[in-house]
Amino acid sequence: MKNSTDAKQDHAQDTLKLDGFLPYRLSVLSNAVSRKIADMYEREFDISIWQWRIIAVLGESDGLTSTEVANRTLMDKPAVSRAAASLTERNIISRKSDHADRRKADLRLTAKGRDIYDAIIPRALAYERELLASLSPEEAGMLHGLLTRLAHIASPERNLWSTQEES
Amino acid sequence: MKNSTDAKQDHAQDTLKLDGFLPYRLSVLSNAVSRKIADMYEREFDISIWQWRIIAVLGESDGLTSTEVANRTLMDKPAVSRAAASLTERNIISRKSDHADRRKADLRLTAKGRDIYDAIIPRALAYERELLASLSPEEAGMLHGLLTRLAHIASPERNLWSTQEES
DNA sequence: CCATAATAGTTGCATTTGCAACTAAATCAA
DNA sequence: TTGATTTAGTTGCAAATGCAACTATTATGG
Repeated sequence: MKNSTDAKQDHAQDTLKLDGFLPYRLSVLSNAVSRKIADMYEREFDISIWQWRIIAVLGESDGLTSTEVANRTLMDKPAVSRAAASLTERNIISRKSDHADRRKADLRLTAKGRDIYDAIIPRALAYERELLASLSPEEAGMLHGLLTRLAHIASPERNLWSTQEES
Repeated sequence: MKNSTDAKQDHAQDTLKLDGFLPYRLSVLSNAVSRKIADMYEREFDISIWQWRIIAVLGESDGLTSTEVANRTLMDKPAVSRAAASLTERNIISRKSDHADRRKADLRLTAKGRDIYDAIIPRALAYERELLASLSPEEAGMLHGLLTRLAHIASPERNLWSTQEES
């Protein structure tokens, strides 16, 4: 049936069709998806992807330091610093520096930030549903699992995302 | 354990965990994979990802114009132009302008380019195999098919890659 | 023919990105 | 103490990207 599996067979030797090369496919697909969803964030909320990631994790659990945000979003520290500065300026998040350790500062959503979060979430989920619409629930679960396994191999040192229970 | 789940319960429907959000997962995985393989190209062959893409398609079918390369690699024309210029300078590809239509020029691998191609291919395939090592052949085929379907949805206008029988 | 439009490819530029180097604060070791 | 180290976060900068505008050449319509 699936002739794609056959296709896999023949380049098992030492031929490479760029089209079938997994890193290329991931890159192209991820780019297309990112572009599309970033356009939505940008157009409707004037929020960049990095800003969105910060808002997303603060929406999940409020009151994180920059470093915690960086870990959860896999952004680097400068990226968090700049995106957070811009969000602070726009009064979307607030930063309250820690009295005990004055190097740290807690970031959290302001009321305005929460509004934005609440407005974006349904859009983001709708887009994800749209993407997954052609997949059965089993297939979606399979995809999820496969991506997780690839992530473990691609980056064993860092846990790209927490699939298994973390403490 | 996770006490955040309690807080989440009340609107369990429209909740988004960044970790489980498909666009995020694709982006993170693709980044990790790209970074890792780009390091290899760079370190061992002093070739960027874009340069590699050009070499890869010219290795598949020699004698393409910039525009054809751009279409097959999903790079934009300026990117092809610059990467090709650099490869030409390093004598990895040659450009021969078309007599009939002097706007066009055919790009093809030089002998040196072919050597590089032949040297990279096994490394690229080895990395792909490493990635796929934890997947059964059926799972790999499944992954292939799922990514293809997602690509159709993410970018229906453009055929991200030619999955349906060509040739 | 000539003016206009289309196509191939290049150049320029503003933004984004990734990384290194830096400041400030806290911790550790003597 | 106090000097060295580690940690949190910021700043600076070089390189990568993406897009628009441009040049050169070919095609088209009256």
